[in-house]
Amino acid sequence: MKKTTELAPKTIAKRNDILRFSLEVFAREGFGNTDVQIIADLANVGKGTVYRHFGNKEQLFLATAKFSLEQAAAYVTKKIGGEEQVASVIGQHGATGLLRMIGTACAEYYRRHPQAVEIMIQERAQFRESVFPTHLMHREETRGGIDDIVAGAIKTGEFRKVNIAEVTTAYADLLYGSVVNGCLEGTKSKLVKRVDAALEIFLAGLKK
Amino acid sequence: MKKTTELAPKTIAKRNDILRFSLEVFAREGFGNTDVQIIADLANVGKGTVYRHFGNKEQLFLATAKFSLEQAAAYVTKKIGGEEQVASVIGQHGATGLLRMIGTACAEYYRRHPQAVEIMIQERAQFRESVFPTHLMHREETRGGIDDIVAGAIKTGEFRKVNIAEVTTAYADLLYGSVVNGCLEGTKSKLVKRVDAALEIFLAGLKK
Amino acid sequence: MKKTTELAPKTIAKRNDILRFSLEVFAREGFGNTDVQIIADLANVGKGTVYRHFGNKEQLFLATAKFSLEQAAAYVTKKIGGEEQVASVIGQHGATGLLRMIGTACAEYYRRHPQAVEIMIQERAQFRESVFPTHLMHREETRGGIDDIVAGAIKTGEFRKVNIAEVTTAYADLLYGSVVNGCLEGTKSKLVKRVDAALEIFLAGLKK
Amino acid sequence: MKKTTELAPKTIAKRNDILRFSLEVFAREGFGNTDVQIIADLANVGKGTVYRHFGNKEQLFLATAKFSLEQAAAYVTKKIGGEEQVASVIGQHGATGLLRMIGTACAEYYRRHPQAVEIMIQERAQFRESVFPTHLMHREETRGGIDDIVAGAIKTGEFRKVNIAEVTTAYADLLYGSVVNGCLEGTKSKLVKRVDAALEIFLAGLKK
DNA sequence: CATGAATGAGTTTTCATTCAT
DNA sequence: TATGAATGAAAACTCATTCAT
Repeated sequence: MKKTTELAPKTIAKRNDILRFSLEVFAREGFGNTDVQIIADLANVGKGTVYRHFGNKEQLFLATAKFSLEQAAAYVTKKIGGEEQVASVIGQHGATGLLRMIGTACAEYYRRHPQAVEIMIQERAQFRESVFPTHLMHREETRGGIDDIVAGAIKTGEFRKVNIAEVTTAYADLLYGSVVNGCLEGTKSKLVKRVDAALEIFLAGLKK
Repeated sequence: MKKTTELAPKTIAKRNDILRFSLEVFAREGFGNTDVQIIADLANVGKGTVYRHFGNKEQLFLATAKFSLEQAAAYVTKKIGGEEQVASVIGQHGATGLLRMIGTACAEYYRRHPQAVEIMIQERAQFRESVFPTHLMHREETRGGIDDIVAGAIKTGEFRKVNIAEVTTAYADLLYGSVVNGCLEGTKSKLVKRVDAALEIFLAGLKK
Repeated sequence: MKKTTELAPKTIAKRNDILRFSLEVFAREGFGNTDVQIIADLANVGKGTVYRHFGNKEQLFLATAKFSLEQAAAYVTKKIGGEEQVASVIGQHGATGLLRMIGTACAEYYRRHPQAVEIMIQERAQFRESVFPTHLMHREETRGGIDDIVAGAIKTGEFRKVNIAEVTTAYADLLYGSVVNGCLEGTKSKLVKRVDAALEIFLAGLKK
Repeated sequence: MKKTTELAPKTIAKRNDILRFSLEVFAREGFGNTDVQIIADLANVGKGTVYRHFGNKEQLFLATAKFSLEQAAAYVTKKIGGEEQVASVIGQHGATGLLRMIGTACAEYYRRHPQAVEIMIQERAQFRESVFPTHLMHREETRGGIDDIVAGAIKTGEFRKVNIAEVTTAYADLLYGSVVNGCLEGTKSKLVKRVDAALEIFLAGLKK
């Protein structure tokens, strides 16, 4: 009969409710212009409740950013599939195919959830922290990790001998730049194409 | 008898003073956390003066961003040199060499002026406007233009046949991603290397 | 679960507190010279509370003016009495007596509450709206209405045949002029006499 | 060759220029919302010039009010004519005719110059001073004065025996009330009629 | 004298955070 | 626990007034 820090189901539901609206409002208004009251109203809770759950506005935002990131990661993970599928993709299309697929998955997600991009930018602007794609990629590591993919490709001779860390970093930077600029430029609709085109060149540069 | 857009020498000096401190404070504190009074104090002028010059906080920020961009552009332009020099570089190192050089120049500038990166991010966050590298590149166009460089390289057979616009976009995105992430990750010192490494791969992907 | 226009007892009390001091300060300082902070301090609430209740300074003022008017109307209404009493007065003293009585009641009220006059003037000056005496009279209409009184007096032959609307307007204008000028001239003490004297002439002009 | 406080012709012209625009702006915006800069701009002088001429904003306003009043008085005076004409009017139409004529003249002026009404109200609101119609009437005194007119009418038997001061006050109050309410109610066009109707009743009340 | 750039005191308004209920 | 009224610190912005040129 533990009365520990267990999480009551209703509590969790409320928390997620709040985060959902938090995401929406922070993305729309920006951190500075967001009134916590609005979020509370949308989530149909008192402002005090929001504060009890998250402590303060900054922590609410950070939780929101984490929440947003998790959703993106979940999408990509699901899209890419489990280890077997990853192995299968590499078998058929090589590391190139896999990396392209990951990029496309990211692009798809952000095209459909531009709010997530806004959140990333707000996070940077307010907290100059945690590089998003790193996060995303870190998630991906659980299923191979970009580093591993690159390392494998070098071993198989698909890629020329390059510094693995540099490649991973560059890959993430390219993804980040394409998504951020592409998404906010008002060309969301062409986001996937933009990322594809960029990766096509980049990945060609890794070929032997 | 109202004066037109005459430019009093002292006025301009004061204006630039304000912008210099503006840049510093906005970069350090972020747009939302900046108190215009602080800027006025640093610039040794009354708050009213700041407002008379720039109208309001947002316009002050935008003027600051423009100011920052111009400085970056000036640096790169100077670094790359005039048309002759550009031609010379292309002759010796190809378009690849030139694009790498531009990237390096950008990286150098932003490593030494990380404030400029902060401003870019703040601008995005507050105004979701004007993609910086595009701007920067647009400047560069006056001395060749990325498009022209790429087009030339395709003609000479240095680059394979690719969609020029896509290349330019990808190039700018990669630069943007590398600079922003590299700079704010606290690895400023390695910024040039990061950009170089990324461009090395990217440009290799354009080779025939 | 937002509350509708429920009326919390304490809330109303606080609201009226604020209005009372609002009236005092606005009357003493004028709209432009009033600092909302002063009102908040006097009412013993935070400035934010004032703003939560009334939105902004203008609305606070308007609410104050309404409040002031209601008090004046309540005074006059009470003084004149119900329909029976009105009928009785007309029976004994004619419409002349009733109109004189209303004028006197107004004068009495404003002599004792010169703040109400100030508020009227401030309202005019700032918002050029809502003619006060009309308002006041409109209230009075509920118990006969000046128009009705005049109409009745014409029917009974007490008044000569005149344009009813013109009479009502002139009556209100005379009252307004006497109260405003009398009150602010520093001759408050003689306000009742001033109104009486003016009405004596005016009403004589209506006799057959 | 006196270099005394003589008033240079140009200086006077400038002063009047300023007052003219002052009147316009104060009437349109109200005292509190008027920016002296606007007046200076319209008058095509530096702000400093305005201040050198009038000292400060309040004095500028007061000078404006005086200016406005003088214009009104000049109009009425001209309309009524000199002493001979006054005597002639009294001979033909009695004091009643003259007082009605004065009222009409006022009404005409204010209908055509509603700004003057605004100024009166602003003056009251900001300075709670100098009752306008008194001023106007005081001017009129130079040509007979309301008091004299009334006194004369009593002597000739045109008016019944009334307290002269009270009549004058009531007359001015009625005028004030009619003009102010009539003018700002948006019924400017009917202002003359409104005043006429009111005076008709009022003056009838003075008849023997 | 004329000017208008510079100033900073003074106000309005917002909103994160608290806490009594 | 949940709430939302109350708070007041914090900032943006204005504009009367001054004074160096």
